[in-house]
Amino acid sequence: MKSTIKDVARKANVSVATVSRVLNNLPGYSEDTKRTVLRVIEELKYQPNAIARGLINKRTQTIGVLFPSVSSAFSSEVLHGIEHFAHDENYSIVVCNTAEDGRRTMKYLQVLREKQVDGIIFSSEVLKEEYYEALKAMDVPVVLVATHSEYKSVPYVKVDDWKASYEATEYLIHKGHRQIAMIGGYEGDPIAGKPRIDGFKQALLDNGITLRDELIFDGGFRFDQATVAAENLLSTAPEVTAVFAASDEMAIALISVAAKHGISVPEQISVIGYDNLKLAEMSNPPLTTIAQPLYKMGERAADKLISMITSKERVVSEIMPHKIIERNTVKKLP
Amino acid sequence: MKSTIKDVARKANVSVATVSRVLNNLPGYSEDTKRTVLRVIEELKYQPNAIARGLINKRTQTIGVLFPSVSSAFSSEVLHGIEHFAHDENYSIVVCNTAEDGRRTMKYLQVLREKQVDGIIFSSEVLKEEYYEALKAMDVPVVLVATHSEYKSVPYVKVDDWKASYEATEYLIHKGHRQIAMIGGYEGDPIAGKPRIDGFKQALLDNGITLRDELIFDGGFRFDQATVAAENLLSTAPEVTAVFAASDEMAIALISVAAKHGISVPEQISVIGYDNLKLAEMSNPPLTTIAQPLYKMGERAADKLISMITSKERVVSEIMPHKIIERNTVKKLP
DNA sequence: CTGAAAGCGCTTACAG
DNA sequence: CTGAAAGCGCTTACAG
Repeated sequence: MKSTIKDVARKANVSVATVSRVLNNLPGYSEDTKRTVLRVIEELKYQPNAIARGLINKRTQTIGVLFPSVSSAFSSEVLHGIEHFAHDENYSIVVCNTAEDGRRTMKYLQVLREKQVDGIIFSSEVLKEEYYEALKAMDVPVVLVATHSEYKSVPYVKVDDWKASYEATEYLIHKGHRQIAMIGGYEGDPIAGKPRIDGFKQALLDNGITLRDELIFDGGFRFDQATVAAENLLSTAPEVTAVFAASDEMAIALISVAAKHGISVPEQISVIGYDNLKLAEMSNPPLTTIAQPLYKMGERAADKLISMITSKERVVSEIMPHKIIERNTVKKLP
Repeated sequence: MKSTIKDVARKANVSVATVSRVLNNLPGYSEDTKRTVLRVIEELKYQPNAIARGLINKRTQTIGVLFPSVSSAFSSEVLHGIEHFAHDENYSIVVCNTAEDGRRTMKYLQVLREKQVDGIIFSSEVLKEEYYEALKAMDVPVVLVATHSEYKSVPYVKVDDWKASYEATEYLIHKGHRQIAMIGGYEGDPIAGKPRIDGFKQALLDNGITLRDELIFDGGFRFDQATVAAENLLSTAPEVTAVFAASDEMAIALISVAAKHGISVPEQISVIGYDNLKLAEMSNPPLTTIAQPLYKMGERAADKLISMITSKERVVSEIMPHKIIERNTVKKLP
């Protein structure tokens, strides 16, 4: 049988109130009683019950984190950052895989509410109104990571997607490329879709390159779907010398498809990715890409959330710095 | 203010006991009172407090999962399987990153105990005696995944590493290779190190190939360290025509290093990996590898754990099937 | 410096 | 079919 605070109180000949005080480092006991209480705790191998504590404190020291796909390299990197920061601050993480499914998300939100989490981090997906309403009803702090929203009360931490894409595109242009295609996301996606496409377009325009809409392919971000986009690209636009892929997986899909057709990267076609997952350096050839500081973003999100929890203060959103990591998939044209 | 069971009792003109009964689908009320209670619950948007429930039921419906590295592709795949199964059974997952650090692991074990998790899944690492003792003291079910232990009371779910390595090696031999090297783990690692090396050796012996210890390299499983092992291999043993890498990352490191030296895979050197991470199919060329059913392993581990929690029965360990996935990194020698 | 008591939000015998 | 009461393991005024 696990011992409770009563057991140690009895054995130490004090009241549970006193035990509670030494446990929580509150004032109100002599050095002597502290010593005996501590000794008894040791003898009984007593550990406080966080559930009982949570019930009364209205704090569970746990935060819920929602990802569209926990097993993606992207999510796991963010998760790692969150976990690391949170653990140091004595918070635990419960992970939720929404599978980008509304019902599943709502179910998880309900579970998190019932379990009285102290706060929630919502990652990579658009915060639908339905979710927002549920979150508001829960009345806990929320922070967004790798996404944003129109709800001003919800802070986010993310990269400037428009700008990052603009720079990726200019990088290609400065390397002498003029025939540039893009493998992006769905244009209706307001997070990782539209802004990146818009940044791409603007960079082209600002550099006097005619925009050709047929050179923008929807690759759905993941490898499989991007593979068909890449096939398409290569067969319909052989004049293209460089492509900007809005995710590393899509960039790698392009490389794979090119290899299959005997087209070599970067000699015959250049490509720059987006994310800088571990994948990128393991790629063959190693992938030049736009780095998002995913781990750091997770840490910052956890930091913000925890300060909202503890101080009830409003917190400001944060744009994280991106940067270009030059590896071997972009060739300088003469 | 969030409403409690008292609020709904009051508004519905019944006792909290009755509300609790309808909430839990217990017998003991008329259809009529059920209807009004349900209506009031709806009106008040009442949601039960799982913490209060947990305190009295001694069940939190949450399970702790410990990984050496949550952000690895390996762990996240297992995690996904666990999460999926657990969610369907109304359990939440709290993730813990041990970072292969004893102190951190012990700290997490303590947190999980205080938070009264119903069970624990321990992944990929050796279950040190210290951990085992802590777990025993917690008195909750434990299951191991992608690892095993000498403690008979702790069931595991894993692949047969010895056999899988044996088969990987024979696969290479049957393709006509005789000069075969291995990039493995640390021989002192009883989980993923020694068994795989032993399987490799035995396959060589059984096929009349002289064992050369200098052809077994320690690649530490991850890309970076494997890169130096691969450099070593290529420079000290140019006669090698095929290598068995005990993880996909190490196989890909070999491919990358080979490419850097202008050695083409599989034309000049063949390689077979281990794990079948998503990486493997994205590799260039696509990696032939031994597949571990990681997602499934996560599911099975969660399944076993939950049945231990609910039935208190002993559960048996399970060896999961591995299989060879043929892609394009192994060449048949004439 | 210390303890008795109330209470967090539930569930579960027990009694009717 | 229904309710009053005890209790889960803690914390926190309050009183001394």
